[in-house]
Amino acid sequence: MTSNERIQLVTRLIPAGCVASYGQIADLAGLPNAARQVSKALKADKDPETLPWHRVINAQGRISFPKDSAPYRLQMERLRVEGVIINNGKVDLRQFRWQPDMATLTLSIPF
DNA sequence: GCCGTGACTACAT
DNA sequence: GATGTAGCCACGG
Repeated sequence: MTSNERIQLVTRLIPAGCVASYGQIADLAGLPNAARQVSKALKADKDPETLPWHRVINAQGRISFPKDSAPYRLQMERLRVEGVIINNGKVDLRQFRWQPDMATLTLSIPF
């Protein structure tokens, strides 16, 4: 199991209506301080259709695509549909940040 | 094995 | 807030 696969696995665990930061995903995948690798892993995923990449945003609660770009709008739309409120282009992390329990992680992630 | 890259982050202006 | 800067690290060439 490669690092990329673990990142993708963790990402697929994020429930609808929640978001997680790149750094958070990296941590959960056992790769502290590898936030930048997360972006690459998501982009490299073999089956983007089943990957909730839109639930991954940066530590400021903002979408990391250029404002008004196609992927930016798509991500924002998907989050909105799932009930995630976006004010002035940013998500209230205190309200929507994913807080995985230990059971979920230990049962789902092969280390 | 070295080097450039990036959908990042934390901290300082 | 809006920049700038310096770490960060797995991956591909």
